[in-house]
Amino acid sequence: MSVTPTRDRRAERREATRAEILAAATDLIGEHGAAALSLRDLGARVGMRAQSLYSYFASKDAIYDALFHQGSNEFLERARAMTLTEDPRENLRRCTWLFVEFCVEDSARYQLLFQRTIPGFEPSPEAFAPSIEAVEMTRQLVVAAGGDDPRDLDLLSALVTGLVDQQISNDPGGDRWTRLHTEALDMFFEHLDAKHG
Amino acid sequence: MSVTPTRDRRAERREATRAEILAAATDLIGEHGAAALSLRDLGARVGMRAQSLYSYFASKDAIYDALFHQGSNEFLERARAMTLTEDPRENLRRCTWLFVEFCVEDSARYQLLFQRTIPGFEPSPEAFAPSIEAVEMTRQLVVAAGGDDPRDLDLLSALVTGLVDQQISNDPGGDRWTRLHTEALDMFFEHLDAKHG
DNA sequence: GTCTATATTTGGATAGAC
DNA sequence: GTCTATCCAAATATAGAC
Repeated sequence: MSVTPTRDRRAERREATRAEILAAATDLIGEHGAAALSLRDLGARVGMRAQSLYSYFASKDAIYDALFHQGSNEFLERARAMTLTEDPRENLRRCTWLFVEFCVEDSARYQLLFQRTIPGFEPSPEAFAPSIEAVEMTRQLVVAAGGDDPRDLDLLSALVTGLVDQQISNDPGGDRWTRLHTEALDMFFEHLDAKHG
Repeated sequence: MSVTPTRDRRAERREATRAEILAAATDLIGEHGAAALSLRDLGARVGMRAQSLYSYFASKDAIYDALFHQGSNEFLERARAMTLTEDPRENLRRCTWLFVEFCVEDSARYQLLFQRTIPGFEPSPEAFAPSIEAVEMTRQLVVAAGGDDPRDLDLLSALVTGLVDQQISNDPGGDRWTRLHTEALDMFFEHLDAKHG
């Protein structure tokens, strides 16, 4: 009589290879920019021909999409794992700092997720879903910190992504802008107080 | 006896064609993104083969470089043409608004000038010079507005580019973030006052 | 599942005729 | 100054052998 195994070793191996390919892709776009990924280089990096990658991903865009999903999921998980305090403003400080660290630690991922500079690539709804949830989490933190006006979230998001953007573009590897994070949030909170009394 | 003409019609024509090529390149990167410019398309747009472009520019990067120079010059000229008032904060408001308009009116140019997302392209020092001068002008406006700390300029630049970045990435063609410009600058000024007394 | 072989397209760039 | 012809390299993608 045949016995059904509880583990599917073939599927496991396949998933492991997929993960290996994505890790190599992450390395490559870190080296040459998100828009410069080529399947030849990627195949070479994992020890196969470019054509063999099609056994794992349907297209180059499918690889970008998987990276996008991975990236937006990664941030969402970090945000969820964040320890919350009783001070709502401290929570917002921590969450935005998490975001700043997440972005500057991997600028190619930032480019992929937030700058949308890859010609022709649009993330699928599934890949995008975690980002939406993370924004919703942030929105609630902003409300708890006294920012009930929707404009407040937009202003904060501009402020924080501005720090990240300037850091990556004009002082890569440094901290000229990221070190302004605390001051920036204090400025934002002062503004909320002045605005809503 | 030979007469020396005061105008060089050949040089004029050449310069006009160069300008025409750059204008077409601007159109193309506006349509497909800055990283997706191809010489074939560009040639077709101006009615010549791709190879003929080499009579006008030494390489593709030379075209990017000319566009970069044109772009940074354009902003510098607009900033210089700005009418100054006696209120230093009003001046800073106007100058940053000039910048916001400049960026959102042509997002491909923004990508070229500030996001540096074109694989392998680095602007030449000559092309970059106007940008440096524009930053210096802004720095002086920030100082006049009460931001004597170098961190103040960095904070402001993050705030303004953040508005632009979010606008272009998340609401292209709209005004969800640019309309926050006045509020953002008020927030910044409140902060300067709270900081320096 | 990975390979070779190949199709197809597209890119940047050079040589030389006119 | 523009063209044809061509080169060379690289890209994505497919077909079929093993």
